Amino acid sequence: MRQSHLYTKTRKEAPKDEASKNAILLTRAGFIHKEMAGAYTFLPLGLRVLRKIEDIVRRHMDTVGTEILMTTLSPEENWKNTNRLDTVDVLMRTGPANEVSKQKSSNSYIINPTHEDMITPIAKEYIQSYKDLPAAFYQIQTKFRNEARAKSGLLRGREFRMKDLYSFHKDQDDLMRYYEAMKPVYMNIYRDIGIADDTFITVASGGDFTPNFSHEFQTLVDVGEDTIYLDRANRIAYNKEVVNDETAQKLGVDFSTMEQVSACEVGNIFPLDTKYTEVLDYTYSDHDGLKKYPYMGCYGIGPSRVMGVIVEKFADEKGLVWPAAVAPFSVHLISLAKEKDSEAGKLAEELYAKLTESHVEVLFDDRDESAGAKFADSDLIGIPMRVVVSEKSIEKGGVEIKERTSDTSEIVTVEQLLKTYTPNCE
RNA sequence: CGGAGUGUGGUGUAACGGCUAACAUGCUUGGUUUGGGACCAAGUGACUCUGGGUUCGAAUCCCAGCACUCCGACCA
Repeated sequence: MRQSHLYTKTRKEAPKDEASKNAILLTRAGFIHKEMAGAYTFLPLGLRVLRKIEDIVRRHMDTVGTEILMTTLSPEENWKNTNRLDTVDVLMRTGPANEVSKQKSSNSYIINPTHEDMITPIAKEYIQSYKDLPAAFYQIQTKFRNEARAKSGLLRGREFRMKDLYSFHKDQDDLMRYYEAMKPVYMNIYRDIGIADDTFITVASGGDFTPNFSHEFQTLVDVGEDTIYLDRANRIAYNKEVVNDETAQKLGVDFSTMEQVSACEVGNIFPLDTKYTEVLDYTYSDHDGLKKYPYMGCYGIGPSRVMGVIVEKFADEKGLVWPAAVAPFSVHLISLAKEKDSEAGKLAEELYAKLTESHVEVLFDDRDESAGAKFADSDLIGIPMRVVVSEKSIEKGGVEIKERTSDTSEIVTVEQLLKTYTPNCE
């Protein structure tokens, strides 16, 4: 993509209405645009990163479930049926008709914060036999929660992206087998994204969901909202909310030997058991002909929050630093040619064409800006590899390459560059 | 939801209760420049968040509301 077609601009100054590192840098670099507290538009660069993250999540979820897309709106009835209409205090709903809306209808609809209340009736309609179990559905979409205090940029929004998967099982054993199998699947996602080293499976309270423990995936980061007790050697952690004598005894662990660290929750899994299937009177016919309640689990990951966590973890004083797997582009090609039809100008165009043809994701800075401005923007945007084409680089024998995280650059020939990025060609 | 703070051109800031609301940046035009956010010149752009009040006079003081930020509570 040509940088002139991004339409966004970088800024030198931090926005005055943001304080968190992720929001400041993503705004300065033109990845996101704030609409209100906790709600951001994803601009071209930001959307590319979000998609990369969601594609990784999708690839792994496809191995354990089937993708669907549920509605953003739901009737209040679904929430009445699960007795959650008055108990979930983050529920958002559309208003009745008013001066702005000329419609006569006084209906209001729930704007879904999560989808247990939606998926369970769907499963009830289609999954009625033990032969259909287990079953697992997932989706990636925007969720809405009326957070009392949205904060920290992408880390806690009123509107945010979420992957939610729901599984149904014939009994608790099958649920727990699936539940346990989900842990390595999640860790593989964090590995592919590039944050696995600092991400720990964390024992947490199941909240109102379950009398059992649930598990969170917590990534170490200073601005994290959670405090976890970390057993680094065994790569397991305990959310502070469950750290007490009772838990210590129950799990046979000694919290006093663990380090306390700040972390951000990048995923969670809950064994729901029959909480929702019972209240919705959802049964299946078992082998023995008896009607039984399916056991449920739910499993979440917030791609937009993960994006914020990545920024918090890797950004440096010059700007964003993206792990290769989620970077908006692989290569930032910068032309310092004085004239478009100069030798350097032509070479830059040629490289852009060849790399793009070979499906290398290239952001081509074809703007008429000074070298300093282009370098500063490149550092701010944080693409893993910078390739500079100029009269000077040609004089030295080719193009200059520099990794975003490196302080030094080197000159490689055009052939070497193409060989690196298009190994299949020639 | 409790507490604290902040609202001024697109962006970031300044302005004692008193002159035509200033500076930087951005944007436009012309010229010069070209390896770490270049320079010169001329332009463009703000009912100072909203509504009340105090005052001869309010961006500035007071009240209310709204928005945003931070701390806490909350976080299926």
